[in-house]
This record gives sequence, C-alpha cells and structure tokens, in this order.
Amino acid sequence: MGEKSQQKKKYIIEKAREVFIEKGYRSVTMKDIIDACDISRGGLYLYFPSTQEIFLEVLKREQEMGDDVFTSQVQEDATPTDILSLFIAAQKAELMKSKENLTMATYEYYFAHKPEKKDNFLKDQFSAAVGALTQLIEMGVEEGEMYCEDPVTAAEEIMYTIEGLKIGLLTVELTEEEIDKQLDYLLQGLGLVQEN
Amino acid sequence: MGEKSQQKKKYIIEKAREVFIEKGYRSVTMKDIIDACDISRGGLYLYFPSTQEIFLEVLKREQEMGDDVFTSQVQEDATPTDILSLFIAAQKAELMKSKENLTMATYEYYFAHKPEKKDNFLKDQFSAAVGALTQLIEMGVEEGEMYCEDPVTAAEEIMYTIEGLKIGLLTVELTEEEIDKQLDYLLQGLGLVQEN
Amino acid sequence: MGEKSQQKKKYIIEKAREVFIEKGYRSVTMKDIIDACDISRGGLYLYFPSTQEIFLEVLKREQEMGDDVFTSQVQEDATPTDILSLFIAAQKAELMKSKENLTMATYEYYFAHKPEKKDNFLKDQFSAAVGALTQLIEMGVEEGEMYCEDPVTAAEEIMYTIEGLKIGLLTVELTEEEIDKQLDYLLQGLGLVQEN
Amino acid sequence: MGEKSQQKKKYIIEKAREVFIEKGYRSVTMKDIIDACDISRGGLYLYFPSTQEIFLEVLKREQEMGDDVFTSQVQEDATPTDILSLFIAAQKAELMKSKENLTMATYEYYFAHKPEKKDNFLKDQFSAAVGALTQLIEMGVEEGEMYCEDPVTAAEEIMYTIEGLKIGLLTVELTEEEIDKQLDYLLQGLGLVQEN
DNA sequence: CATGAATGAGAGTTCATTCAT
DNA sequence: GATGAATGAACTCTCATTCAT
Repeated sequence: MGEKSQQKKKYIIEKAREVFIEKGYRSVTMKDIIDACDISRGGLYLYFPSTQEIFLEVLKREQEMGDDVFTSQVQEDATPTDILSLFIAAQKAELMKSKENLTMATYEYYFAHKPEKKDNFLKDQFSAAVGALTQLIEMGVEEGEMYCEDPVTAAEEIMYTIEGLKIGLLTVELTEEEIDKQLDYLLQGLGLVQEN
Repeated sequence: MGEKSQQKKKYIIEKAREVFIEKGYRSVTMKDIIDACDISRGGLYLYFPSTQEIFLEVLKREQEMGDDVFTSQVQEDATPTDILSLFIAAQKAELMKSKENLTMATYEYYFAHKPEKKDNFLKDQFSAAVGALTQLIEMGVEEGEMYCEDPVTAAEEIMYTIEGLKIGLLTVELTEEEIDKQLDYLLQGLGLVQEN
Repeated sequence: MGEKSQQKKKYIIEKAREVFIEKGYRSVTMKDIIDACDISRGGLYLYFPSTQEIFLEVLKREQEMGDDVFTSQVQEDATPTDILSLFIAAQKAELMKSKENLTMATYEYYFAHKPEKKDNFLKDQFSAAVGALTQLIEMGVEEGEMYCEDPVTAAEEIMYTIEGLKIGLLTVELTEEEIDKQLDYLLQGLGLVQEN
Repeated sequence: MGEKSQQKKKYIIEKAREVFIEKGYRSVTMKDIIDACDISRGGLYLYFPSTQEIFLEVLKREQEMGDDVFTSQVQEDATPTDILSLFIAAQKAELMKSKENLTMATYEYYFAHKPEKKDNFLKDQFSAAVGALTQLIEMGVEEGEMYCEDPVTAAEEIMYTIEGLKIGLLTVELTEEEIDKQLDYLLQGLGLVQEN
C-alpha cells in the first residue's frame, strides 16, 4: 500500500471518528462511514473490512495522539501541585468537549466485545492515568504539599469520579459549574485548595 | 385494554428487560424481543410500536421497583452511619450484579435520545440518590458521626464515583476487592472507618 | 408451517426447477429464483435459506416423481425383452427432453459439493437403474431371450453410455437418429434386434 | 503484440487453466484468475476482456497440446489391436487424472454458450476420436483381429461410455477397478480379451 | 386479540470494469 | 505496458412494518 493509500486511510479514519463520536459504536454502519467519507460503496472495503476494524484504528490513532498531549505541557520546575492542577485542567478540557469525544463509542465497543480483552484501550488508559496520578500524589505528600494516606486508592477514586462525570455529560446535561465543583472537591480531598 | 392485556404487556416488558441487559439499547431489534417473548411478529406490535417505547416502559417499571428497595430496609432506630452503610451496601449489591442490569442500555438510550429530556430517568435517579445522601451526611455531621464541609458535593462525588465504577465493571473487568476498596475509601472521606 | 405454506413451498420448488434447468446450478442466484417466482426479496428467505437448500429440495421431489414413472408402465405378462425395450424407451424419452431436465445442474451440484457424499442422488439413481437392468438381463438370459456373460457390467455399460449421451445432448447438438442408433446398438449387444 | 506479451499471455492461460480445473467454468471470476496469476487487476484486461475469452484460449491450447500425445506413441509395426489398447490406456490415463482436467469446465462452457456453435471443441475432439477409432476397428476387422458389424457406431459407443465415465468420476466417486472393468468390457465387445 | 406470511428498504459484500498515473 | 485505486451494479441477507385471516 503506497503513500497515497496511507493518506486515504488516515482520511477515512478521521471521518469515521466523527461518525463514531456522533453515533456511538454499535449503530454505526459501513454506509454511515461511506457517506461521511463521500466515497464509493466498494471503496471503503479496499481499506477496511468492517466497522470494528475501523473503530480499532480510530482508537489506536486516538491513543497515539493523546499520549503526549499532557506530558508536553509539564514545565521543568513544576511542583507536584502544579502538575496535578495541570492534570485536572487537562481532564476538564477533555470533559468539556465531550460532544467531540469517543467516550460512548468506546464504552459500547468494550461492552460489545468484552471477550477480546487483549489490548483493552480503556483499561490501559485508565491504568496509565492512575499510575501517573499516584506518583504525583506520593511526591506531593513527600514534599508536604498534599495529604493522603493511600495514594493509589486516592488516584483511582479521582479517575472513577472523572469517569462518572463523563457519563453524566453524555446522558444528563451537566454544567461547567458542576464539573468545576467536583474537580475542586477532588483536589480538596488531597488537602489542596483551588483558587480560580 | 383488559386485564389480560396488562398481563401480557408486563410479560413482554420483563422479557425485553433481559434482552436490553444482554445487548444494550441500540442494537436490540424488534425481532430480538419477539424471539425472547416467543410471541408472533404482529403480536408485539399490538402492544408496542418500537423498541424505544418498550425500553421506556422497562425503565418505568425499573423505577417503580427500585424506589422502595432501599427505604424498606431502614430500621426505626438506625443512626445516619448505619443508614449510610446500608446505602453503600445496596449500591455495592447493585454493582455486583452489573451483568444483570440496564446500565449500558440506559446510557445508550440517553446518549441516543438526548433531545427528549423530559422525564430523564437517569437524572431523576441520580438526583434522588444525591438528595438522600446529602440529608444523611448532614444528619451524620450534626450528630458528630461524620465530618464534611460540603455535604451536597460530597454526596455527588460519591455518586459519580459509583457511576464510574459501573462503567468500569461493564467495560473492564473489575474485581470485588477493587470495588470494596473504593467504597471504603468513600466512607473514609466522611471520617468513617469501615470494619468488615 | 401450515397447509398454504406447503403449497407455496411446492410452488417455489417448481419454479426454481425451471431456473435450474435453464441455468445449471452454480450460476443460479436467489434473485433468479425470486424473479421466477414473482415473489419478494425477503419472501423467499421465509422458505429457503440458500440456492443449495432449494436445489436439494428440487432433487428430492424429482426423485419422488421419477420413481414410479417407469414401473407403472410395466404390464403383468411382459417378457424381459419387452420390459427392457420399455426401459430403453423411457430413457430415450428422458434424453429427448434434455432441454427440460436437471442433468447439468445436478452435475454441477455434485461437482461443487463433492465432499458431502451422503445421499448422493446421482449415485442412488444410477445404482438403482443398474440394479434393475441387471435383473432384467439375468432374466432375459435365463429365458433364452438375451445373450450376456456379465450382466452387471453390461448394465453398467448401458447406463454409462446413456450418461455419455446426456452430456452430448447438453453440449453438442445430437440428433434423434444418433440417439436411436446408439440405443439400438446397446440392445444388439445383448443379442436383441430392434425393429422400429 | 511483442514477444514478451505472448509470454505473458501464455502464462495467464496456464494459470487460468488450473483455476478452471478447480472451479469449473461459470463460477470462475476475473478476480480468481487475477489472484491465481498474481497480476494486477488492470493487467489482466490488457490481455483478455472476459473469462469466456480466457477459457476459449485455454481450450485452444489444450487442443494443440493433446493432438499429438496419442499418435506419437504409436509404433511402426503395431497391430490395430495394439493401437486400440494404447488408445484405451491413454483414455484411462486421462480419466484417472480427472481431478486435473477441464471436463466439467468444458461441459459448463458449452452448456452456457450453446448458441455459438462454431468451433465446438468438444464436438471436434469427440469426432476426431470417433474417426480414429472407426479406422482402427475397420482395420482390426479386416485383419481378423476384431469382430464388429458396425464400426462407426461401435466407435461412438466406446466414446459415449468414456464420456459417461468422466461424469461419474466428477460427480460420484468411481474406483480404478470400476473403470478398468468398463474399459475391458468395451474391448470384449469387439471380440478382444484383455489380460492385464 | 393473535398469527405469521409478505413486502421492501437497507446493510453487508464482492466484482467487473475503467482510468489516472 | 502495468498498476491498483475507484466506482457502481448486483447479490446475500435481515428486519421493521403491514395486513389478510
């Protein structure tokens, strides 16, 4: 597959991503993606054999994109508290554009395909975030900036809350204030006081 | 619609519920429900015009059932702490049978039909739980059993975490220990120490 | 499946039979049969899931029909020679309407599905004919009407020749005279002289 | 069309031949041949516009190849009986490798395209064989080696039987013994006794 | 009320065929 | 010449929905 082919594949993935954001995972048809790409019926099949395959590619690219977004912003001389704030801010930013993300599609995907647990993108992402958060909290505690007896569980709790907020945004209408309030509360739980 | 009609409708709803638990909301077809009910094709249409209508009825009945489950267990002389423990235990019970609940179907439903916000079952349920929890925490604080500066947000945070755990159970494999740990942590956040 | 359903099934089989006669087996599509039956797209699927299933039913019915056609014509006091003549005449009749028979479709079917050898209609039919012929020749020899040292092989040879003639009719243009000549020759091989 | 072009055409025909042997005629697609040749989609169209055209070329080459195979083996001083034995042996060899020949494809082809009778390969081949056989039998009779009142019909009958055996091999499972028995029987019909 | 046959829209998939490179 | 991307027609199959019985 040549250079141009790769281009087209990328183009399809980008368009398909929008479809998955819009409609979730299960109810997306090949036709939906064909229409979104303004491509011919057979054309799509040259690149992908099924919506599942496309979705996996979308997820993969998503993962690659997302990886460095957060870390790239961290300054040299940042304190744990600074970094945590950045992290929370990044999460908030992510939440706020919930109308443009793949949360529900991803949930649906893993609900539908639970058997195939190898390379579970959701779990990997969650674990990575928990790991990073735990380190951060441990450092914060060490340096006396935070208070926490069980950093791992605290980190997990933060992530579960964020996960709960994601769902809330997708199914119920949540305001930005409500989200801010919850995120602040999470920081307070670590002995930090937010002042924005 | 006669007595027998009501019976049949109830029967369909019960069978349909199982289908929605199994497959979520969007990918359920009329045929799935027809097969589950062992009913004739035309028969189902006598009672319901679409899967959406059926799902709404399922949700309604779910709501009616769920309402008194918790309150019925509360003793006369229970302390706020006792009641909170009961509440958490009830939530855990609910979580543990996540393979038998409508969580994903409900998420999918509200994701698909966000426009029609009237009678949002999810929101109502969430708000009710938050309301009850808030009262409980306030009482607990008053009676010196708990510590909390912002009972409403604390209550919300508990519920968001539980929501996050629900998703985790459906998409990633969570163990009972992980759930216990998180629920205990929530209680600790209110100054309570769990000892089971 | 009720009475009427059976009727329709039979109707479809009859129409499909014509299609198979016309086009053989492998190149017949569900659409061809749908068109021939003047039925709706989904309609056919209510009765049959694939062309293979339909073809097997066609063959089955063919078998049932064919069974008694020959035997029914045999008189009480017929000599082996008479019966053999009848048999040959019946085979000729069958050959002559080769434009209306399933020979090529059947060949194609068994060529395509050789693995599934159970209930091989072709073999059964062939064997049955050979068996009957063998008996006939044995009786003819006993009664001094025919001459043959190896009735089984002679019977088989007759049938192979007929099979060869079938193919000839389907692929090359054979005249009635050519067929007559061959069939007569077969009888002469048994010491009989045809005089039509 | 240059030298190299001719080479490629020959290559395609050889590969296509294998496909036709494997799948018959009608169900072979351009794609099957493209895959078998490991050639580009457009590439094939530079040489052939359809499977029909390819098949005709395959047949033509087949004809050219087959012509001299038999005659080349005939010795100077062979008797008609010797030659006939050779002929039958050649036919048997042909039959035994029925899994590698174009019989069914050819049948299907002529069944599908009966209208276009010009250059009917099957008929030509059949006629040629009958002609040669007839001469052989006539010579055999003349020299007192064989007995036959109607050499032409006898020759035809031999060929029809062989045709019938071909079909048997393709659709029913025939053993080598069965074939031997039939071929011997044909020779016996000419007053010859086989002793292998 | 209840049935299930029937319809047709629409999704999935494969290929013959064309054409820019 | 050769490639393979692209298109669209045609086929398979499933289902929502209707309707005569």
